[in-house]
Amino acid sequence: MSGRVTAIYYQVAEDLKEKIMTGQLLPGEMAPSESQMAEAYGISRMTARQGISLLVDGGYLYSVPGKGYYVAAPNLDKIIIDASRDHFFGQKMKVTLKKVDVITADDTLAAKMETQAGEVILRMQLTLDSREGPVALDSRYLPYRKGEPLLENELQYADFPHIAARHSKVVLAKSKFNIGAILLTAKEAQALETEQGMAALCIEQLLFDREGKPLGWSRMVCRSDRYVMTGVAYPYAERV
Amino acid sequence: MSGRVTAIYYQVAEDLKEKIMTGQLLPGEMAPSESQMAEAYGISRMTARQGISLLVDGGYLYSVPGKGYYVAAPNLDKIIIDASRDHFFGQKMKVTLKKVDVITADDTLAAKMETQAGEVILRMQLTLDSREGPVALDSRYLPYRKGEPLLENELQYADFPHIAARHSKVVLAKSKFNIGAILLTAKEAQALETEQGMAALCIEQLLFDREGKPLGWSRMVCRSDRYVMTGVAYPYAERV
DNA sequence: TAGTGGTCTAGACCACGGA
DNA sequence: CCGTGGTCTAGACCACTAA
Repeated sequence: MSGRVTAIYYQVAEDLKEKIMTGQLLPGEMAPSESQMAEAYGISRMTARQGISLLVDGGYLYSVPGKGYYVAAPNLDKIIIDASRDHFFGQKMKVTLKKVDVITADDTLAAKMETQAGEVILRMQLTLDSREGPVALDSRYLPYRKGEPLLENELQYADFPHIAARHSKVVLAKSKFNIGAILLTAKEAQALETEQGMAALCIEQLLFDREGKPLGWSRMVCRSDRYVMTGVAYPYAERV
Repeated sequence: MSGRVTAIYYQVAEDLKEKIMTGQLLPGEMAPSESQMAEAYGISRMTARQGISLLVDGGYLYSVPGKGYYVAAPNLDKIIIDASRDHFFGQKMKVTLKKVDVITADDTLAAKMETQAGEVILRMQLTLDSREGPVALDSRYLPYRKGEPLLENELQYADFPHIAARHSKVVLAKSKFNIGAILLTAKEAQALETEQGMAALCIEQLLFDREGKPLGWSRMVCRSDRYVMTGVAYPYAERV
């Protein structure tokens, strides 16, 4: 792809990043200008700019038009949780579909789904098991559509957002999560093969299409002794 | 800044993004080539490329050198939790420093902090109150350093990562989170003005410097009736 | 007025992919 | 072989900032 082993603009970015990471350039200080970098490396301004842009995109620098580039202050404010199928639980989980039925939304469910009470809702309940046994009880709710059978096969292997998107034939645009702690009810405890009153993580997910219309809701209850959610935070978006 | 109201490359990106979002271009399909876009808009290839790059950075497209650009499949796999001081709890919290002491790490704490048992540790305990009353009990642990007094003032107003970074005089490079559910102990319940056995969210944070050395650990216990953690997931990084 | 970043051009050469 | 994206150049004009 590149005409060299490593592109010049990439080296520019690396060098400047190193200056920032080692404290030679401190947050708030001005970074070298595009022209200065171009001259220093004997390259064109556009190439220098390309390298600097990497650092801007990565959050290391920000630009002030008419003035220059400044070193950004690092922060760890964004916790990122990998909710992809293979990583959410840290291992492959056995998925068992326990029940599928059609219900009418009461006020509580309607509020959760941001829809009207009385709506006809398709409900699926499944359990997720690790080798140790049951870990989570997942209840998923979708607007009921006549003549749209859900493939059980798909339920086992696709995650909820994909199922919801296919069910509603739209593109997912957003998802909101609520993560809380609860005490297991008798029913939940039974399904999870443990005792009522045990602490559990409750992860609710509400899906939206691009018009902001809610598409589906799920509530996953996880045994706290078998699952701890993990996340990471980095000060910069790693691009260099 | 720009010579126009909106830059051409930006319009290129907007138009192409619209084609993707409305389903005129489906995931897996090939997007127009740089040359085609340049010709279609009557602009130079580099300008077309700049627009397309926005979509690549945003995750809408990916490139296959020698072949072209392809439309990426959306996913909601990354949950993002805003942990900035004002937003972690959704409102300003009253911070009260309850206790500061120096302890010796036992095996449990040493494991959590990824250090050696016997290490001398500075421990701070604080409560976070909303208008309703106590919400969270936060215990923070830092390696003890002689002659490094912590300013109580700072404890109230700075978040833990900043305090840890200043304390150790290094740049933070990473933070790991564990989020679980627990039952409140008698002590915790008393501090949070509630009853033992209540469900609570337990948020542990482990900080690292850029060499991967652990810098500090905190454990925050939150009353589940007063706090639910919220997060969002978007299929694309919003750049256009 | 001089310097900065933001945008844009019209070329160029390269490595790679597929026909 | 041609088309693709990846890199790079040597200019240009603009709006903005600060002296």
